[in-house]
Amino acid sequence: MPREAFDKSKRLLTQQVFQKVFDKASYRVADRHFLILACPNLSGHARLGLVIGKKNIRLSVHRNRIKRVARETFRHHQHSFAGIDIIFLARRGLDKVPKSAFSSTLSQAWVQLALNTK
RNA sequence: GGAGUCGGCCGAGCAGUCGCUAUCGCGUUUACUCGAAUUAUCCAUUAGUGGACAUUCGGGGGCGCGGUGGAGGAAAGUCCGGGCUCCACAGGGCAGAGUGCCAGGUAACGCCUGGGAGGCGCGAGCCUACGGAAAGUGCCGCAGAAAAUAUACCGCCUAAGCAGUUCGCUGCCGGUAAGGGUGAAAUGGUGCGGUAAGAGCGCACCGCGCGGCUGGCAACAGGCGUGGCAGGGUAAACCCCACUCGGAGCAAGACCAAAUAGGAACCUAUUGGCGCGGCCCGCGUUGGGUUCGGGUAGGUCGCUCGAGGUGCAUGGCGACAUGUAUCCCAGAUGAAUGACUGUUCUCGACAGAACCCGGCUUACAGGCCGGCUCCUUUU
Repeated sequence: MPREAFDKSKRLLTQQVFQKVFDKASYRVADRHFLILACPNLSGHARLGLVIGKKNIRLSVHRNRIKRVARETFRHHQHSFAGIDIIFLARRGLDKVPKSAFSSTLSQAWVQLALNTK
């Protein structure tokens, strides 16, 4: 079983990389409360970036909770992806979804994305 | 036991597995990087050395394993006050903003403590923007006669003066503000005297103003004398008085610094390249190297040991101060502090550090401890 670590090499770190994914998003998975964009990279593994605006999710406690769920589910699914850069965007109302429901729908979304990018 | 009031504290616990981040230790990585030493070999040499490679050691970085730490009482709102940093600054004034009973605490405050005054509560206690209305200006809806120069709606009176008279009184001229009514507020209140009726007109007490005295650092309180009484409210209306205040903020600010473009200095080429041209001459244009400064991406620092926490002692009614012992308690940066499983209970609220402190304000499931007050019951 491969390790499910999630250190800085698995994250998007700079403005330029974010902009590249926004410009050349070749895959997308949408839900009522969130949107996932992705494009291929050369690193051989998947990398995740999170965009959770204060405008859409007002309280910082809720923003932190969404980030943690997103990172945790990504961590468990990361080995099903090819080398892609992924951006997760939160939409308005995501803070109203219960944590367990959000976690399961997001897991399904990761499976969907993995099938699309194979 | 019930009701209330004040102050302090807590903000689910335990176990296992998988993660993130910081730090410490050990190991590992020389095709990650820097520095030092060594001698063998090779290259260059202006004969001083310089460079390459190898070995050893040390520092940083990466990776692995293990240990340890890892959100709050409000981390929040950003409403005040300071530290820190950069900029500005001879001194003084104006403008602007803020504060506003007194004393103390503090780095400072609009905060805190103690005291005073006024108001609320049976009480413990609580509340108060609480300087000046006799510097000037403005405003005061509705109601009411009248809202500030005072005035007279309903009333009360008929002593004096005039007129009439049926000799009972009536009218005029007047007096008055006690009573009624309006209002948040109407020229001080109660009582007695006084009077035609009344009125600080006179007196007593209270209130108010002024001047000593006593107590208190002071705010203020008490008491004495004195004046018949000045004079509505509003200063979170302008204003006056006293005191305080330079500006911007960690995206502050400091340092390192790739690529690309441009700049400066020096060296070098001018027998070079490109254009005009058939070619030469000629003319125009241009290069290469080294160094330097500015500076972008990016990175490092600032960054957490501090007006610090806890215990004890001393001083103080207290806020707090001083001394001493002891502890190290997040430091991220696309931004960590979490997830899953099991289990227990009272079934878990408001809510997430971003340079750091001191306050205030606002949000909050539930729980614990202590002081005091009132009511009730029992012995």
